[in-house]
Amino acid sequence: MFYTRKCGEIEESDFGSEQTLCGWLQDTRNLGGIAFLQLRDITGVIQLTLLKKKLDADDYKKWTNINRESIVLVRGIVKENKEAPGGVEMLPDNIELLNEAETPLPLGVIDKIDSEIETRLNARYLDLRKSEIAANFQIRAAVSGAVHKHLRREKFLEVQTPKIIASATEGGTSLFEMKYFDKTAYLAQSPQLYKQMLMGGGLERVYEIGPAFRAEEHNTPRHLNEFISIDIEMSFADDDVVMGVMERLVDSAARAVAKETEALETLGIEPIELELPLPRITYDEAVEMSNGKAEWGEDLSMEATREIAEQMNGFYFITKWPLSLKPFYIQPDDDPKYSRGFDFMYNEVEMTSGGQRVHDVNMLKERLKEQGLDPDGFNHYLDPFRYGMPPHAGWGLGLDRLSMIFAGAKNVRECVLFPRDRTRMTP
RNA sequence: GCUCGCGUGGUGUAGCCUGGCCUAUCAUCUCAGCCUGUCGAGCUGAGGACCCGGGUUCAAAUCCCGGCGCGGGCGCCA
Repeated sequence: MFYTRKCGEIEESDFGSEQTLCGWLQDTRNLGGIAFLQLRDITGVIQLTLLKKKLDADDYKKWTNINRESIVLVRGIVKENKEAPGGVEMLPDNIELLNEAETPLPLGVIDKIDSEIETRLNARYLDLRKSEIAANFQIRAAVSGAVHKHLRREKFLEVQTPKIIASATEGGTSLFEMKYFDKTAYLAQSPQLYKQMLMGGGLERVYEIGPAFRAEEHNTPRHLNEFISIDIEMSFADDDVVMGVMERLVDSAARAVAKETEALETLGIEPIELELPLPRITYDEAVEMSNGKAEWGEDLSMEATREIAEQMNGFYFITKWPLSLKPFYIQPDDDPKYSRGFDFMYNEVEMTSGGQRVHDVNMLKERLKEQGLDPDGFNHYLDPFRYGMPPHAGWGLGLDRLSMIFAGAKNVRECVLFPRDRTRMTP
């Protein structure tokens, strides 16, 4: 290891001892006879205090002229000092320049001027050095970790399904087309049909956290063309049961985020607390609540959802959607005008769509035809339904969006390291 | 897919409507210098920009057309 202590982890018992630190030299304030440098690593910032008369003149000059954001290794005595930021400083005997940063920087890490997200994403490696940016990813990791832990606790088996698929299965959104040797293949928009095959495979409870791709040319703060989807599928369960899994999962995630006190403080936000069960409104009620902004039988527009969000405030479910608005694999309700499909919302943002699935092969063929699809093209998908398919339900939840909510971010890109949107393929 | 808008130093902006006083504002930044307790350090000096092409005009950062790049809203969705 290059260092003996991290910048933000100097203990009282270290005072008076010699330590070695490494990190990024973020700032130099040369007052003439005394200079203050700020050394940063992932744990925090420590002040290095240089006294001109106690140092070799060349060293003083050299060390106070290092370009900011250069990598240095510093050795010296650490001590308590009430005048220093954080109450701790180091008096370096030696500063070794491990790797000098070029100047000017593509964006200022500690500048008072904020850069635009475009500039920031182009230089993400610099952007991430800001604690308030990195904090988003701490939150995201807490969410992702809690999701794995929770679903395993509820006996879900983690699976991975292919992302290269042969045909445009679900319909609806457009897929990215790609070359697969001398054939055409597509990038999967969702693991939906594979999850269902696994129900036919008798695994009963599965989950997958993986990428999904959608070739839609949208340009909004909450859409990406590559996103991470948390998907579950559960046998012998209906829509109501998987909504229960959903709310317990989100509650677990919320509790995990609440423990990230440092990240939350950096972001200046309060943790979100949930009270289970989360509210459930039917589609009919939602239309009612939209104050005339929605028409029955139509998808809820952004305008309508905003209206509803004002009355719901936070997480909630919209259940019993009209069957005509849901994909072919969603089970009709007792009244076939409705379905057992639901959406999970956070205010006006759709987080999840899910529902009970059709498990009867004949009904599935009917539903395909109703939606103008040819059942013959779906044989690989339909086969598992012929030899013992249990009733099952499931959903897909956007990890990026969930992280965005918990991090209090206004743009999903804030919570995705290297987002892929309409125009961006790099870095 | 529809629609609205934007493009000025490394970064973030003012100026554009109402063309000339723009040798282009301010901040940050970079460089040089002064300063022994900075903590948004201060002070002095210097450096650096009108997306590209065409047009209108005596005159274009400013008006018009085209291109390129980008953003927002809607649709669709996670």
